Parts: sequence; structure tokens; C-alpha cells
Amino acid sequence: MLNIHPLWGTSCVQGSCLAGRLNALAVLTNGEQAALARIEERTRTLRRGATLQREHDAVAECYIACRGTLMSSVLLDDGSRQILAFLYPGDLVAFPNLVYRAAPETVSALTDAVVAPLDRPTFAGLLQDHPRLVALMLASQQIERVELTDRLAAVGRTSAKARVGALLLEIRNRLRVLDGTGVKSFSLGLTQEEIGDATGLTAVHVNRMLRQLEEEGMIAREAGRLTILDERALQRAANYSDRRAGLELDWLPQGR
Amino acid sequence: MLNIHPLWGTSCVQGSCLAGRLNALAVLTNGEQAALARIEERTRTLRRGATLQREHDAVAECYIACRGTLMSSVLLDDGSRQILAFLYPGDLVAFPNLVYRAAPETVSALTDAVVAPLDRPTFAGLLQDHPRLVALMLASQQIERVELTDRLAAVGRTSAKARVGALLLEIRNRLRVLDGTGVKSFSLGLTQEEIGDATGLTAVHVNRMLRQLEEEGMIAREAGRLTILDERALQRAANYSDRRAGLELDWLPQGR
DNA sequence: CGGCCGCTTGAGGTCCATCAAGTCAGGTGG
DNA sequence: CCACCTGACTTGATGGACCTCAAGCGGCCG
Repeated sequence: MLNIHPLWGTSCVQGSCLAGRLNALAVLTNGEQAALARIEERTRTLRRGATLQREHDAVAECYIACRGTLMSSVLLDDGSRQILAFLYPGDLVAFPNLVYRAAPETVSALTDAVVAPLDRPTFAGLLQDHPRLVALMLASQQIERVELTDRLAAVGRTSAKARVGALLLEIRNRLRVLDGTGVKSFSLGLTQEEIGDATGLTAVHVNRMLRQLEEEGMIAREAGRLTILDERALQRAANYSDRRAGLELDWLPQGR
Repeated sequence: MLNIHPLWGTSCVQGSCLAGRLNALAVLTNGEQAALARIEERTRTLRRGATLQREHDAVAECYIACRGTLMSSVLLDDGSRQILAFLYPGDLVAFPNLVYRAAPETVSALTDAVVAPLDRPTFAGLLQDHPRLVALMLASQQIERVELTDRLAAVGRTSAKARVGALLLEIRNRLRVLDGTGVKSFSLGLTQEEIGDATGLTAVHVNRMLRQLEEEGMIAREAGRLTILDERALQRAANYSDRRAGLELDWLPQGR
């Protein structure tokens, strides 16, 4: 039996996780939802720790994350790793595959996970039948881009404590959007080494930073669960700004 | 093949810089080229050092870079800056503006520059009349995304020397694509402080790294011009891999 | 000429990496 | 049941990469 974390596709609409995501940007038509649902009929299941694709693999399709958590990363030739993104249901996974012959990044499953392949012919069909969906995907990519640049700024210009704090807040916010609640306590689902690989730190130093955040009363930890005690202080320490507000997409033309 | 100076020449096709860029991904139809040319009829000129938009500004349009060099950056509240990207003719500038109400990044001109605004209604029209162009923009964004993740990995996981070297190689390659030549000598057009802000270093340390690269015979500097003497060695020192090869977009449907 | 900006170079300090133990929980096999 | 292993976490000591501060230099421009 698969153990799917954090949530079964609660954000899925009409059987499509991507529809759930895009629906938050613009209200989808029935035709659009049906088209997305058809794509996600065919799925692929991954065990926790499994690798969906490795860098430099020959690839011709990307994926839609349906259940579980995944991550994308790159390996440097000294053996160190940089985690680029954590992927949750509704996210587009390995999207650059549509453009590159060889995968630019590795994707692996942090928990048992389900993805739906989206190959080039399907994407081309989508472009012809439902061009607005492609525009919405492009919009979704912009949001991901801003997340990437925020992380770049954090890694390039902020302290270790700030980077760790920002990652905690980002993950908490993503989980919150998924399950719709305002929980302050959640299971991180990452080892300290993974936190380090995402923030450009060593696992040892991540540990010290978590301890420091704990000693300063911003977070609490117990049995793998993490509680944000003083969100305001943590946001200040982390230079964190949530950008989820301030989206505007009602100017797009009607869909089909 | 056009052969033009990067800063003031035009890699523009039929009067459109973006067409020049997208044309490298898939051969554009006359209709598509005309549509892009129409967009770039209206332009905006920026003096060197001018700011096109500041973070948090209310924005409703993005831009196409037509001439000169620009950069996008974010400011942190301790006053430090992270440069996110350098922008050359044909690049999409501030694309997230189409999705966000408030600009997520600052854009300013490194040289005198020309941009063409692309507002939401125009984009919406493009989506209806030439959906394939939107797909090509999405493809172009994937390439930019991979550049961003490469830089994230560099900043997070490589030494100062490697980061500076990688930036030099990246800029050289971009200039080379623009003017089509194989010159090894070029004018960087950046202060050492700007190099630092792009790589997550201080200007002082950038200086030392440049000196070191020079002493090791990989580069030469004179009067603001930079020459790559030993490209192989520099690539090794910088962990650099050019990803420009390996693109594949012939699977897209015909354009109109 | 003076002022400013960018570059250069040195000295000293800090943040984070590295190395090295050691704890603890869970799993496995006897 | 205990012995043993493994993986993640913890903690200390040490060192190095990079930052900070400071001063001097040269070119450019009013």
C-alpha cells in the first residue's frame, strides 16, 4: 500500500490536479477541465526515493504532479547537490523536457508519489484545442520563476539562518495551500541534508540553525513535526515575503 | 546569418527582435513575424543606468528587449542586491508582470537600451491569433529557467572562482550568439560590484578572483576588455556546461 | 583643479565547512 | 530477548573561504 503524503489530491478538480492549480488562476471551462482530466488518466506511480529522471537522460515528455512530494535537483561534479524545487500536486514537473533533448535536472520522489506524463504530441494537441490552457501554464511558470529568483536571492545574499527560516515558511505555505487549513504544525518530510542541499548549506550547519531558531522561540520540533511558534519573528529573520497574493489573470480571453 | 554588434545591432528579423529569438526555435510564418513586428513598432528608450521598473511598482505590461543590455534584480532589506539575469535583445523582460499586480523585480538598463512594451490585451490578442507564438514564448522561458537553475546551483554550491568564471563564460556565450562570431575578446560591460551582485560575492572578492583567473592564465584584461585565453581550463574551473545545444522544438504544430 | 567612481591591495575577523565523535530510533537476525 | 547495524540527528573543535574595513590609485568630468 502506498503511503501518500501530505494529502491525497484534495486540490484536484474533476480528477485533474493541474486543473486545480490553474483554476486558481482563471475559472476553467468544462472543456478545459475535461481535456486536463484526460491527460491525467494515465499515471505513473513512484516509490519514495525513486528517481523519475536523471540529468542527461534522453527525455521527450514532462509530468504533472498528482500526489505526494517530489524534488528536482542537479548534481555538480564534485558530488554536491543543489535542490532546485520541491514539487507538490498540481505542479508541472520537468517542464524543460519539452524543449531539451537531454534532461537538465534530476527529479526524484520524496514520498510515494503519482505523476501523469505529458508528452509533446499531447501538449501540441492542447495548444490547438485549448490555447488558453497553455497561457495558464505559462502563467503558472511565472509564479515558479519568482519562487526560484527568491531562492536565488536568499542563497546569494542572506545568512544561513535566514535561508533555513525561509525554506520552512515556504514549505509550510505550500502545504497550507494544498490542504487549505491554517495549521502551524506540520511534518517537514525532509532530512536536514535535504534542507542543506536546497539552501546551499551543510547538514551540520542546518542542524545548528534549526537549534538556534528553536532556542529563540520561533519554532518547536518534536518527533519530526515542526511548529511555527512566532511566525512574525520568523518572517523577519528570514526576509520572507509571501507573494501568493497579488495575482491577476482575469484579463485572459475566454477559454473553450 | 546576421552579423551585428550585440549592443546596437539588431538580431531582429523583419523588424522584430523577439522574432529573431523565436525563429531560432521554430521557423516563423509570415503572419507570426508580422504580428511580432507590429508589437515592436512602439518602443521605449532608456538611458544607461535608467530604471524601467522598481520592485513593488504597480505594473500591467512586460517588455521585449530590442537593443542594449538590461538587468533584473531584487533588493533585500539590508540593502544588498541580487542580480537575477542580464537581458539582451530578444529576451522577454519582466515577464512575470503579466501575472502579478506588483512587480516582483527591478529592471534597469546597463547600457542605453530600447524595449518594446507588451501589455496584457496585446498578449491576449496574440494568444487568439497566434497561439503557437505563446508556446514558443513558453519554450523560451524554459531556457531562461534552466539558466536560472544553473546559476542557483553555482551560487549555492560552487566556489567564488567558479562562480565568476561561469558568469564570464555565460556572458561571452550570450554575446557570441547575438553577434554570431566566435570572438574570445569582448567588453564585459559590468562593474565588479555588479559581478558580485550576480554571483553572491562582494566586489572586493570578485576583484581577487579575476586576478587569480588572470594569474592562472585563463583570462586577460586590458582597458575594460576581457579575453578568454584558455577556454577549456576556464570551463573546468567554472563547472560550466553550455546547454544551447540539444534544443528540440520541431514537434510543435504549424503556426498561422 | 577637486571630486567621484571604479579598481586594487592589505589586515583582520566571521560565518560556515570540515572533521570527528557520539546519541538515538528503527530494523534485522540470532 | 539481546546484539548488531544503519540512517538521521547532535555537538564540539578547528580551519578556511569569504567578508569587512581601510587606504591608495587612476581615469573621467564638471
